[in-house]
Amino acid sequence: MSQMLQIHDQLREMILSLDLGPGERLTERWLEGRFEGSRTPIRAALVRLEGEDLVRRDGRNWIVAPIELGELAALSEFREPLETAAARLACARASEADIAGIEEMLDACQSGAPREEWHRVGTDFHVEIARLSGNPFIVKAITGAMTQLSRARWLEVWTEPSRERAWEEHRRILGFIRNNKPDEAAREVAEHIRDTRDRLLRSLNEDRRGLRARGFAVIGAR
Amino acid sequence: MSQMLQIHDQLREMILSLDLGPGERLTERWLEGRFEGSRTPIRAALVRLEGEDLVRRDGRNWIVAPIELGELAALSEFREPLETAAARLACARASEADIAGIEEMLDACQSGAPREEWHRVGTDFHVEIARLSGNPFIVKAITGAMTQLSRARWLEVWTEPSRERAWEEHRRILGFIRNNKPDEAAREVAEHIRDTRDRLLRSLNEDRRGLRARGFAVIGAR
DNA sequence: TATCCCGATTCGGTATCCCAAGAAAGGCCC
DNA sequence: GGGCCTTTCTTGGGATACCGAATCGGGATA
Repeated sequence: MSQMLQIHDQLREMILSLDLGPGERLTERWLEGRFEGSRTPIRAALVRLEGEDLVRRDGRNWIVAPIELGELAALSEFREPLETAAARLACARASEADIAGIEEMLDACQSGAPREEWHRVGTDFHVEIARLSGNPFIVKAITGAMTQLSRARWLEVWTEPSRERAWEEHRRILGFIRNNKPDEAAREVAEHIRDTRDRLLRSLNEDRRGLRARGFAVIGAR
Repeated sequence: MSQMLQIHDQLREMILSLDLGPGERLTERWLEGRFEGSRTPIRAALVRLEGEDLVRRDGRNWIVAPIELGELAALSEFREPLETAAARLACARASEADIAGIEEMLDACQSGAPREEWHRVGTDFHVEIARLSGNPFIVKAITGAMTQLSRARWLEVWTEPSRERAWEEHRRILGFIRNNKPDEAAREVAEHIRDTRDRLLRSLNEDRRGLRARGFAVIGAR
């Protein structure tokens, strides 16, 4: 694999894992040392990440994209029509094998699983549902939206009951798709997205002080 | 403005205007001569355009993104839930001034207007409706979708009645938004998107032979 | 004549160099 | 001592040189 893709993936991972703080400045020369590559592939990776909205320009500088709390509501508003449509299409198009695969993914993430697992599966579930729609544009849009959401979800304080609640909702959605109930699936998806948004926003607002203390330029950081 | 952005914009324009054929190969060295810049800004522009799906890799080579006829239906399927949601939100959030601005845009494009005008306004209308939703993610998604659609729309044979038909639909949509009728607006948007898709696909299928003759690798070009 | 092999050429990938603009630091003047 | 100006240094933007891989052609051979 080309160096540029390696750097892109690694840098992406560092950003999504909050290894690099939101709003943090990146200099091409620092990255040069960090990844032991020249500026050429690094610049390409940065331009690429800019297209994914994970990195942004601040004047002539590069910064890690800040997390804007206000965007979280907009993101949910964006996902709702798309994912309900995806669920409806999934009812018509998904095979039992596809559905079983997703169920397996949920099963593999039991309550004892590490935080990373829950985080990953909780994201992938929505992407996989989108995939069942068979529409590549929906898949891409949902993938992007979940990526944007990803870092904020690390900051969320997951209680055991809220996790269980979310997983139940996932299973219910999958059940409606399996039994070919588009209206119910769509309703359930919409509710789930709203619930998730509320849980997330409530958690972040309660913990706002804590976030600041941890050095996150959470609000309108430049 | 930086050279990279200039090159990006020019190349983008050349692609969208079909000045560069879908599927056509691009070499960095040719672009170097064409734009009188070194490979550095050119590579950055290409990576950027790749993110917009206007340029693609074919092995180690760069090619102008081909037009896949099959994607047009998927694109409409993608737009429908998003734009209906946008229309609903617009009912709640749009100011009369916003709406008047869009109406003015439609008015400025009379039947005598050049083809480019119809093309541009017909695209911008949908983006502007999305903007009324106040949701930046919806705006971005619709902008991208209309960009993807843009080249195929050049290939469409627009008859005078079909143009008028589309414009009437636009006005009806705007009217429902103005009068705060979300359900009617949403229904009208959905119908309009489907109608437009049908018109486009019918026109392209009839003209398929002609497209090939004009050198477009329209179907699954590599 | 068809095929295979080898060399020349072309291409993207990477490293490096130069430049101008901007920020920071230091010194100078008031 | 504080504010302003100058100098210096850092940074991103662009140009260029070099490399290895892939491709294209031509010539030799069966």
